[in-house]
Amino acid sequence: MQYPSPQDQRLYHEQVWKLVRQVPYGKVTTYGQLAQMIDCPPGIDENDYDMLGSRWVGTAMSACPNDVPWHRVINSKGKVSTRPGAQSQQQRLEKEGIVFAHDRINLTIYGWPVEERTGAPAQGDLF
DNA sequence: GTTGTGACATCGC
DNA sequence: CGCGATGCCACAA
Repeated sequence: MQYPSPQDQRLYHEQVWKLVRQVPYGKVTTYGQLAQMIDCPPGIDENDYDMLGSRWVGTAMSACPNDVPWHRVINSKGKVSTRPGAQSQQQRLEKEGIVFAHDRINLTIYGWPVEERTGAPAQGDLF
């Protein structure tokens, strides 16, 4: 993907939303995953993007349309975001069949995409 | 135009 | 395992 014009700033957000929309029912993804999946915008070092990309994703989610299943996006800790209404978010996820273990989601099972993920975060003694 | 927040991830202690 | 500090962009007032 390339970024032809400055409007990419908006496109970046749209890309995030697109990816979130692609998340299948009963699956969840993390901000870090999304940040890695999306190519870093022009004029930005991948190094920095790797660190801060997740933030932009969060910023993008702050303005996510209603048709975006934002509740399927969680943080690396396997927990719902610190955003207001997180409680409701967990409820929605459980409603979709996702099981919370100790207020945490087992990304090994519900993680998306299903690709191999080296060093699953926050798994530890979960399983 | 400037200032202040923010729905994150990672490392150190 | 929890808390604090760091990195940076986008957006609203």
